[in-house]
Amino acid sequence: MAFLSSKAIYGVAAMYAISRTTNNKPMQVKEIAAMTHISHGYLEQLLSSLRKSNLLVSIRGAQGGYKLARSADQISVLEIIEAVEGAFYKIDGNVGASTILEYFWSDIENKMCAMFEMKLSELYRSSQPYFYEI
Amino acid sequence: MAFLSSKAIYGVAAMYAISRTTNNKPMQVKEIAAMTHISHGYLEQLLSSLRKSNLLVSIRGAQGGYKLARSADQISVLEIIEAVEGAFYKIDGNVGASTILEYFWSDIENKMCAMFEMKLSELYRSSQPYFYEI
DNA sequence: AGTATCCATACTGTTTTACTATGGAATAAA
DNA sequence: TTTATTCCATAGTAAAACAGTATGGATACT
Repeated sequence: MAFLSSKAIYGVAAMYAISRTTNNKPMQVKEIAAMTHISHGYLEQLLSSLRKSNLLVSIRGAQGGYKLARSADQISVLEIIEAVEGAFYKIDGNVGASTILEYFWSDIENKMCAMFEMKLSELYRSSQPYFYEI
Repeated sequence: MAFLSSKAIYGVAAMYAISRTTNNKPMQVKEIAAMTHISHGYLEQLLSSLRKSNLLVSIRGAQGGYKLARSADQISVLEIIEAVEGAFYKIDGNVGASTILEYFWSDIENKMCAMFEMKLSELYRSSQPYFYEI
């Protein structure tokens, strides 16, 4: 059981790739696909979702492509995942009418959110152990 | 998108219910179903998985039921989830051949494991905010 | 023997996943 | 102005997972 689908992984990988472009030309789908090894057609759908969620802007036509809609320090991993997978984990812990379990799941939920609130610009720092304490 | 299926929620709810029995008689499926409002037939499957993972023992025949296979302080939420959902999140963060993302996902994975390493016996304490720091 | 309980397997309708396919719309370059 | 390039939108699809339901069998207590 994979707790995150490849959509989430792909989405973050694509956004990360775009965020690391040095020239400020828009990045093309085929470039991103080549870098990330995501299928071109599938990637298009994900990028489309990311654009509709206002995380990317697109330029059509020759020399077109995608750019971040905001700077990388204003885009969180959570936003990316939610953009491609739909609204995130609302755990229905209300099973057995147990307040204790409700608290537990709600706490898990908060911790999860905290983990994914890391910004795109901070990703490269995650190689430093325990950088992003929650 | 729910990050945990109802199977996981159900599994934990069932195990928690069993762990809170005061008399030391085995707890019957119908009792657990009544407490948790999980469908009887479906619950049987989940309990069966939990038994096969050696988290529960069963007693057949009249007055039979289920008991914990070990004491509640030796059973983690992670084990329960893995028993009903299959081996947990091995995130394939190896997309785009980016070491940075690999580190990120691996870190997320560790944090997730830490969150779910809480023992069944400790669950009731989760109502105390920030009890189980990771 | 009869009843209560767990056990095993199979079936089912719906949704999600991870794509592929097709063609259209916009824009830049020739 | 044509053509090539790029994104855009929609639909289709095979396989798996989800959340059950259904049926009957095995075991053990009374």
